[in-house]
Amino acid sequence: MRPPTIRDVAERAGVSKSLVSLVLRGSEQVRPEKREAVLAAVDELGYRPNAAARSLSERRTRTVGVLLNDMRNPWFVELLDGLNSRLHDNGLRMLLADGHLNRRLGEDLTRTFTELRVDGLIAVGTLPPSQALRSAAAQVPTVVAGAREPTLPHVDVVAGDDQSGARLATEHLIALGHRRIGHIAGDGVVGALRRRSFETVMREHGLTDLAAVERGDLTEEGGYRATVRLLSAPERPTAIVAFNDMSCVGALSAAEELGLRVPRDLSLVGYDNTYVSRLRHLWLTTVDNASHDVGRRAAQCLLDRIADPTRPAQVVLTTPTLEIRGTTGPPAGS
Amino acid sequence: MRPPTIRDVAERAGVSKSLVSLVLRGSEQVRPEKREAVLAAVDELGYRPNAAARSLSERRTRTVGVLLNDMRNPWFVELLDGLNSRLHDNGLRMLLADGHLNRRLGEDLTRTFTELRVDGLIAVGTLPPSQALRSAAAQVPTVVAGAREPTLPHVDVVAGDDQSGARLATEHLIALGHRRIGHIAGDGVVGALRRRSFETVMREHGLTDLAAVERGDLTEEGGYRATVRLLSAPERPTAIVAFNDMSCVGALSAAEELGLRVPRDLSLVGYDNTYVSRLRHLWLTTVDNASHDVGRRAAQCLLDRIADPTRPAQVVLTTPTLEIRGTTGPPAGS
DNA sequence: CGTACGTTCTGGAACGGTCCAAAGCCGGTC
DNA sequence: GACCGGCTTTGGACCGTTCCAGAACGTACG
Repeated sequence: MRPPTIRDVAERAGVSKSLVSLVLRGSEQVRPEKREAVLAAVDELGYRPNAAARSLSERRTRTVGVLLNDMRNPWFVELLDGLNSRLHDNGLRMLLADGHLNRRLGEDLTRTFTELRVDGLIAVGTLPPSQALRSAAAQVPTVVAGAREPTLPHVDVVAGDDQSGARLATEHLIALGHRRIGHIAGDGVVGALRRRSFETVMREHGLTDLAAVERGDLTEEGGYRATVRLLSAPERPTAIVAFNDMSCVGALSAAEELGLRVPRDLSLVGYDNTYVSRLRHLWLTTVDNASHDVGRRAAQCLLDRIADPTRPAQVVLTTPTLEIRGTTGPPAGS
Repeated sequence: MRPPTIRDVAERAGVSKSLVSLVLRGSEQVRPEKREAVLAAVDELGYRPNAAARSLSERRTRTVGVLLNDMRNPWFVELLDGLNSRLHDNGLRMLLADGHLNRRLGEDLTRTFTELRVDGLIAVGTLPPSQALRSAAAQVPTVVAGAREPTLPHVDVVAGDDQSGARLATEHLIALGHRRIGHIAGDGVVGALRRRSFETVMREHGLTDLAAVERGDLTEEGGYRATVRLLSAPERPTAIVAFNDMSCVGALSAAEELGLRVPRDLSLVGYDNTYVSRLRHLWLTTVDNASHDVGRRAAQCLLDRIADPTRPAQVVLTTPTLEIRGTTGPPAGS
């Protein structure tokens, strides 16, 4: 038994399929009694429009594809929430695909999305550079959210202002009295921006020589190892600015393992204000990127770009704030 | 400029659209030179089949819809991974929708999926009971994964064996020498199963009177509050079996706040073996549900059910294991 | 040489919607 | 009564595929 089609509804209501279509799309030009007959028929048959048929005919899918870099890293949840709300308000649905899950399968997600003929594409987080994304972005309106790359001709970028975020974190520590400060660096453009900002602030305060940087890799493990390296220097830093919350948690573990109390012996600042940072037992001081807002704005950007695909690419940065919790305090000596 | 269609490819290759279709679907009945001509044309034009047109004609979408209860709770990630790999092997793509994100928008996710005419539906985790899901399940092959409800006529259930999981946790604590043990209970059938199993094991060891149960709500906050209640009893428990990792983290915070050392003064067992439990700084002893396996089996179930939609519903349970980490040890007195 | 039979290839009918030009209906005007 | 114009309604073309019946083209055989 196949699901009812618009023709079944039309027959039942005693009208033409065109009229059913009009009613379903909310036309004013329909006499009330016919409208009700149609709606009654829809109800009785449990009719649901077929999205494939509709989009074939309309030449659009009212669907945007969202590419996630890795679900295991929880920073994107708020962003998605913001995205979703704004897209939903404009009658668009969201399809999710996780790059990490699929990379190991060697599947190209953008391929799926182009076959689906999504109306737009949102890349959330830093994705591995790929030719596929380049060419997809050339065909369908695309926005990068919560990351700074790739930078492509007609692709907008919406993200937190990493420079001012890292500045907030670093200045907070300096204001508390820290002088010798370490940084766990991340990958890509975002990593470079936060790192450079950290270094700039240190320089502004004449602390260049007291700044130490070790490379992490966005994971807890990476943060842990970077911290061990930072803390094994002859003069250990009294505070660390971590690239993100996950690596900050790694730092927390390293500190604990080395017998350091946080924040008494070591202050830590994370980045992203993920729910992990909000876990009472961790309670990380962290930089909040206003991810929900980033998501909403990214959605708006996409809507604008769908309306005018050729407009110049723009970069929208949100202003981060510092969320002070339990992992920062004045250094032991002060 | 519209994306090329199969007719464009046919024209360019100097064949009929039917032949192009044959080539693209991998027919053997095509002479090599024509095949190559077609493939070359596909390549030059950058042709991608239109999924909507295809599914309209084939009457299937090669897509399954996945309903998540809440992205903020990380237990499902492994499960999705398992799901995805098996579905992918069978040429099915996965569409994700998060119940939590959409509930606040008041949108009915199953509606989107039925309009999309997905070939199958997978409900991941305990979803709020809804008439929509009932009726969707009546129309399209459906499997519940990582939860035990709803139980519907032709809906399979694939999940960890909560009874034996809670038993593992409880017996582990008893074997360590704990006698007075608390439980943070969860919601729904899963919550009831784990709770009953906890109580059964306690009874088997003659510890009924030393068992205490407080209701949590699956979140850290709920776990925290339940633990405060458990620990404010005149005789506090020396160990707690938490419903899940998140509430276990809440318990950890509560213990810390009350000045108890874990595991010296209080042992804790979580549930789900999420990446949160693996964070070094938390390092929770937890029950592993073999989520990846649950995902794979759920996918297999769905495939079987798509092949034969009327077969009787089955319940598949995986055997959990205990992951012993840092939050359990012998009680202080022993 | 005509016929039968594989192997390849093709035209056209679905699939289930949207959209548009045109038709039907109505009361009001001249 | 013919004509007009606004409001409703309709038939049919179209969207880009798949699928099927049958055409075209060998090749082998009697």
